[in-house]
Amino acid sequence: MRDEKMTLIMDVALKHFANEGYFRTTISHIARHAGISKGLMYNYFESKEALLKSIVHKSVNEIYHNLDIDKDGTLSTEEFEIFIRKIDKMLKENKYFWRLLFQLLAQIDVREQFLNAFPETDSLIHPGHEPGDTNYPWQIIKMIRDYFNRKKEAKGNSFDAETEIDMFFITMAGFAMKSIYSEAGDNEKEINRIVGLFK
Amino acid sequence: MRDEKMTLIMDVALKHFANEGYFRTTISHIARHAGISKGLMYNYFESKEALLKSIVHKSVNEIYHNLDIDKDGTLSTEEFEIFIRKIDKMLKENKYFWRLLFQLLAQIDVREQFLNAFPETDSLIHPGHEPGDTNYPWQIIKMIRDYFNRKKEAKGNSFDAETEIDMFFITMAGFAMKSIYSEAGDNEKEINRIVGLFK
Amino acid sequence: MRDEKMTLIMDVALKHFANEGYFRTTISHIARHAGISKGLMYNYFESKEALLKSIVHKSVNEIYHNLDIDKDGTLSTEEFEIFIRKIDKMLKENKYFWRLLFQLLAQIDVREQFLNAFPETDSLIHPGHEPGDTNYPWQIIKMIRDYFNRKKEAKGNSFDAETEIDMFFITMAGFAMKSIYSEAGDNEKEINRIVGLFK
Amino acid sequence: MRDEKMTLIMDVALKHFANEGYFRTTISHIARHAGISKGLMYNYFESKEALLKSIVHKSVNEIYHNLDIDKDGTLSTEEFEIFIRKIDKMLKENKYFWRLLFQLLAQIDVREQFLNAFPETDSLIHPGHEPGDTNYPWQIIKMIRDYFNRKKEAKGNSFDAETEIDMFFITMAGFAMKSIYSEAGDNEKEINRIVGLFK
DNA sequence: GATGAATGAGTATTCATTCAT
DNA sequence: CATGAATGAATACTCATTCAT
Repeated sequence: MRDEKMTLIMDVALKHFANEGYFRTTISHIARHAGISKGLMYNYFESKEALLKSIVHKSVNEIYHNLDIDKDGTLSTEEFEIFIRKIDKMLKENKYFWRLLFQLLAQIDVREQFLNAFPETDSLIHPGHEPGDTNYPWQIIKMIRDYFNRKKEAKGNSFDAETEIDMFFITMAGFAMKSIYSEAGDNEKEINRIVGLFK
Repeated sequence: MRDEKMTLIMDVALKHFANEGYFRTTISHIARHAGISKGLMYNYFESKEALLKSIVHKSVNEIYHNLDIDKDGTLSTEEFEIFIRKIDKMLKENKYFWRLLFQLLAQIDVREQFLNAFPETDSLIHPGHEPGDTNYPWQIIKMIRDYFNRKKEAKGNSFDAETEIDMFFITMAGFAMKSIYSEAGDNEKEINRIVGLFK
Repeated sequence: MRDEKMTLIMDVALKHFANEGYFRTTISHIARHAGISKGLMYNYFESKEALLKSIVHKSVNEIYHNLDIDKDGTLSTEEFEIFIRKIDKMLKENKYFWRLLFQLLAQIDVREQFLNAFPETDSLIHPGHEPGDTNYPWQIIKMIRDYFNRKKEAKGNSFDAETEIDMFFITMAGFAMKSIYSEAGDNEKEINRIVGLFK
Repeated sequence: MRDEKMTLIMDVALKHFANEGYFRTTISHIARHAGISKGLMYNYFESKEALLKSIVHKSVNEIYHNLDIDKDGTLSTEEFEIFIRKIDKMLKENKYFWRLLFQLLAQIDVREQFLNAFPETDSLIHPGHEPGDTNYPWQIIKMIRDYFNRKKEAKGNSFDAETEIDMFFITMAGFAMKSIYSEAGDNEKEINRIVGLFK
């Protein structure tokens, strides 16, 4: 029941952080909308910032599990399309979190804090990595880079892997923005185009 | 000299709004960095919010002039590439403003305010439109849509203009994000790719 | 067993009140260190203030019994030295209580409350006084005054009893401060000097 | 005029800190009694704790100047009596500060902070020491110790300097307590006794 | 008896804004 | 124009106390 309350608070907070902004969302506001007292908030979370961090970590964890990357950390051509579709699904399901994240990363000092919280390590995609690993954002990035580099080996030097990687991230970033700030609707056609461009 | 002071204040404020966030930037901070007193700020701008709005309007105006769209508001195939390159240049030159804008638009109620400040009208791209017009963001959007719709006329029904338009905005949004949050560097290769994809 | 729990709570509370201060010591803190729940505290003590008062009364009672003043309430010359040594012992044994008391008396309104809780009465040192009497602090003071006044009768008018009483209390106050805020060690030499000065 | 306001605030705060206790004195209370707004307090002092520290430092400085120790840092027999009387005067004049100090030192962790703020150094009583020196409390202590040690040289080994020093500090501590917590009145007789005992 | 979730009044602190000089 | 002292409403956070279980 403690967990349920925490989840409730985090859900309410996330929604308001995402839509009205972290600074404009007051603790009173969250408490009122969660139907609890201000004081109780502090039984569960040490501070407003701690609440934010809990939300971020929980969401990153959820996303990690939902993405459910092959444990070998390699993306085959067939898996690539599945991967894109998983991202599409994830963006819809965690819309509020992504809004929050984009908002936070827009502040360059917060951006650094975030990078510190999820540090890149030498042992990227080590076999047997665990959900507790905090470097999974980087694991995913490496997996994608590897995908395009393998493609280069197949296609020869005319294929500019680095530019292709850049373009992929650019496209996915733009797709994410569209997805999280628009009211639902399916993105089937855009997904197909993206798959067509980068598969 | 009044204008110079105003410009100074706006420049300092924009930089801090963009990097530390609008809410975390205090008036004191801006005044100190601009080398003036807090009180004087209020001789030039009615409030913090008025300062923000001035910055946004000024920047939108500047961008409008720099984009320097053909007065007929039509984009030919040759002009399209030039247009993309202008956007690239504009993103670099107004990096701080774009950071601020992305940050603001992340808050859905602010997003609405922004849309109200730059209302879409029936008379889009009316001949003889003036810089004072507040609907120029929409003029640009319309110009792009027109470009792709004309392309459809040329290419036939196999060309899905709507999806193409979506993909173009998605790509440009992602490109913008990359550009404004990365340290300089040229984006020549990505520009070429984008031109290749959408020209 | 109720009494044991109460004693435990009071002991823990006294230690923290004395060292960290009454206001900085929270009920949660006490409960945690006493190994009980916050709620249970309120089964034993009505409020934080009630807990404080219980501690003070209990300690004053203990001290009263330990001082074990002759029931006739008179201090002979031989008893005087014993009395001083008893005080020394008592200061060491109730170090925390004395720290607390000094702290409380430093606040002048609390000082008044304290005086009200232990009211001076006309019938000081009435024969047959009971431990329940709340005026024993005054009984002790009277006993000391009497000691010096009897000394005056023996020594003649050249002996300024009032100043001597003042000096005695001054010296004992200073001695108490040294004793309760220093880490153990014996005060034998100082005791001898005090006895030498006032016996 | 800035200094006057700061002094006003510090005076009001000191009085309340001393009489009602630091924790029970609220910023609102201080502001109200100083006739200013809460916010203004924070123009002058960063925090409640900073205000406290300012008061302590200012008072220690004042006391240092008022004690006006011989620059050679040595106490002759004649100077000793003057020194005692200066202390008496200082206790009366800075009554509130001494109440506050006794109160603070009653909390053992605060006690440590205080000692750190006025660190003992090797170069005690270095010739030409300045008011800015933060080790003057120790300078005074050393001066007193030296006084008694010189007395021992004169009086021979039967004179127990260490116990004498202890007794002096004990007596002065007790005298201070009496002085600062009683309503005025002169302490002439006690002073004479103290001078008689230790000169 | 015992727990700890829940409350809410209270406190320090911040900051946009005003205004006398 | 220019200053910065002054205000006060708003906000995060604390903690003694209550009460359903």
